[in-house]
Amino acid sequence: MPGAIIPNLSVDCVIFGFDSKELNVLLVERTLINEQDHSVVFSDFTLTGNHVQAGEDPDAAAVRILNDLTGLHDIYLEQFHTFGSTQRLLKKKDQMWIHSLGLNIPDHVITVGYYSLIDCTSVEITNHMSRNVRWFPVNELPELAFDHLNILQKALEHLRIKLKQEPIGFELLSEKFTLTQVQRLYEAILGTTFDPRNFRKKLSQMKYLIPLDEKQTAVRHKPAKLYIFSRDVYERTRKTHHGFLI
Amino acid sequence: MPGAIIPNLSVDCVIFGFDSKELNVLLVERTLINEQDHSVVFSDFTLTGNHVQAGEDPDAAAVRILNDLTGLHDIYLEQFHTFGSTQRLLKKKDQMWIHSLGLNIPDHVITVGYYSLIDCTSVEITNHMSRNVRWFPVNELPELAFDHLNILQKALEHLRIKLKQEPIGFELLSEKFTLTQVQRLYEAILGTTFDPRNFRKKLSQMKYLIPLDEKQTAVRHKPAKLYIFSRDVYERTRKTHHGFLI
DNA sequence: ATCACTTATTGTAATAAATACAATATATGC
DNA sequence: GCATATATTGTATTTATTACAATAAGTGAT
Repeated sequence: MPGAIIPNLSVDCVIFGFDSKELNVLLVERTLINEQDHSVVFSDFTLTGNHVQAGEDPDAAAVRILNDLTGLHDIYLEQFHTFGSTQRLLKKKDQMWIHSLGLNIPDHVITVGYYSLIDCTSVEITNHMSRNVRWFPVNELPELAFDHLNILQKALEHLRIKLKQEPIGFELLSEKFTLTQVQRLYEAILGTTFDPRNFRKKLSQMKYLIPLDEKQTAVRHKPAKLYIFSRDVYERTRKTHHGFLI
Repeated sequence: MPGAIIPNLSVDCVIFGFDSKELNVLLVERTLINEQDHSVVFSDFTLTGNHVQAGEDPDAAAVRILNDLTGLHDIYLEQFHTFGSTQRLLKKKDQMWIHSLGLNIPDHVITVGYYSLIDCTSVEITNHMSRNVRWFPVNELPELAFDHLNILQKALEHLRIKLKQEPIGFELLSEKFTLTQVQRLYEAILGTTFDPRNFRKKLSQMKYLIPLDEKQTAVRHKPAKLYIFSRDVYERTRKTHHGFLI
């Protein structure tokens, strides 16, 4: 049965973005309207997700969802956990929402969680299936639907651990970036601050940060040198998978 | 529909054990017998797995499977990855096996992978549903069914990373253990060797290793001091989740 | 041209952690 | 008592981490 969905299985994506200051997450507004008087019953936000189709790899489903929402290809995507609590869709609001859709969604849906890293500045997100889509700083989240707060928090934990093992942070920056941007990025994700001298000493060990003969423009202060990340150099110089990056 | 299975979703457990020398994994023999002449068509090994029931949390399904096989409760269990390749059950042998069972298993089953850590010496594994069950050293694996080699390798990768972040290794040792056993355990999992002086210097920083007024008995050499792991002390002295243990 | 402003960039001393390396201690079994 | 086997410990060297502040290079205003 090609095209049929697997009713008990879905995929949810936590889309992280960085705007040179804060770590953000992309959320979709969910508003339940009263059929009679057209008043707003409630309004909150969800992650982006969808059911998995029969014969579809969940990895592929996640790619599909991301592409639908952002129009982007080749986004960094990492599966981090599968959520299967029997209670995850049973809160009152969520049941109201599900019933209002008129879809035959089972009470128990297991969802595979992915997170993706994109450069905020490279995408213009507007609307998605006539629903409002917005970036929120991870420290200023709105009310979230279902167990999506739990999913988001777990994604962030995984991202923090992964960031210290592999140089994935550059997925969140544009191709050319400054070392201060790298510092702000690590600070935003890890929720800490670093001394710029010590941080740059550490970065200088990373051969895969290639300095360009180019500087920032259109800034009203000393322009910083621009760098690019070389995956090629990284692959060839990476140490054992035992060490931390930062 | 209580009790019904979700046909496209299963759970597989990678059960790790340690025998004071090597890291082992528990596998179940799979033998296909020719119906006509009762000859063995092929014989290989699988991880332990099962379908998830409707309304059952996959975590609970994994606990159920582990208990069925070992009779143990309170086993350390960690979900590490979900495998959803559309090709994962389609190898010729695996299709023959599935058809021979006469069950209506779909071509595409997504499986949630867990690993568990148990003290080999604490369980007497014999047979399971009249199938042969055996420990294999992770470096001397037999031929594995389905994508179970892939699952096993990924479990080991996750275990290695986790071992360096949290003191989970003690799940693999009996309650009382020697520091040399701890060293052998870390060596076996990480696939490396450590200098005993440096390793013990490191261990001495870990306040949650509590020395007992007790020594090994029945050894024909200098008996080692015995220690226990205190989760309580660990929880109260743990540093930020930023640092590595070893 | 000078100045105020803003962020970029760099060095050094002190402390802590990782590494390399070998001799002595304490059981058992003969 | 002796052979055997593993347990246990210390020191010097190198490397990494931490703490800390002055100078540089652009912009825009005067």
